[in-house]
Amino acid sequence: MTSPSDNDGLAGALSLIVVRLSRRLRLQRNNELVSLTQLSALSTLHLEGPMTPGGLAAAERVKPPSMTRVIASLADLGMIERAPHPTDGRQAIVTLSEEGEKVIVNEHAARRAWLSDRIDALSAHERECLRAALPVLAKLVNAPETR
Amino acid sequence: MTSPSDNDGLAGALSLIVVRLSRRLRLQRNNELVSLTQLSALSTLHLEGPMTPGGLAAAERVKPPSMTRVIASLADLGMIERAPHPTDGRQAIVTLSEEGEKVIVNEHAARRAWLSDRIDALSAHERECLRAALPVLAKLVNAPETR
DNA sequence: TATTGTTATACTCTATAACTATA
DNA sequence: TATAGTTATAGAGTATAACAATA
Repeated sequence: MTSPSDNDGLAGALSLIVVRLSRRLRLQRNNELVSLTQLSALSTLHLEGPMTPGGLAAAERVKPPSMTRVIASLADLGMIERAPHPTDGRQAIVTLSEEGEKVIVNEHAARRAWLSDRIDALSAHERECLRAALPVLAKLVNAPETR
Repeated sequence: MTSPSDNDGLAGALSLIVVRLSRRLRLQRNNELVSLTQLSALSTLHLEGPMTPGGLAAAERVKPPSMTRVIASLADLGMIERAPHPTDGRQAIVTLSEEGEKVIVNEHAARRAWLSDRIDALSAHERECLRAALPVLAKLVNAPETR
């Protein structure tokens, strides 16, 4: 009982909202070219440049076998390319293809996306709240395990 | 191109963060008694009282067959009870059991939860940003389809 | 006929364990 | 041996389609 403030309530409410929102977001993407999981990996490659499967798994906070599957599906779609590592035969380098770049750019411009429409409908103040919360949420995502 | 502000970027960033955070939250709960999906359903019952499976599915924004499975798993755990509807033989009434109530209360008090610890580590201002964003996120979750 | 809920089935996402190849 | 990645397998969560019971 070290915290008199309602951080537990905040955590509980946030986690329920996050799980429900992710449910809606995933569903809403069912007609899209790539899933949210795939898009997330593409975005990391776009942001951080070519990297190994292990590095991508770490960045996305999934285990290597999970990333193997995501990479395979994206390679099937022609959105990434795998090249041998220049010095270490065990590793590989995953690179965004031209097609993959296009998808990322289109996503950024996808005004018709479900979430964009909903955000457009918010007040300026509400949008500001979201914007201010983003880096905080990112901090939570990237928090180390420590347990 | 009606919005000169960067709402698309906001939507894209938010959806990636939400998917990654929900990934971590789900994983972090693997040792817990109930999953996030189950907890979410229990919370709705706690908040809104007994309701039909269809009502619960609508509240959770999943399809009825999905809710059938969640309900079955929670009934197996003894956390909910199903009773016949008083006037409509097709429907049923799902009620939180004593055990289910306990779980909800414990969750609220679970200071050791992963997310609570992370939130404790934030600054007061960061927590305020999260708190302010919660109702906005809830609004997004509960936005109607309109498409 | 229309509605409510369940069953049957399938797909996505993720994990752990076991294996292969290279360091 | 240790590390990087893949394959094999399994489980959770969700969906659609088909069905049964009731209105």
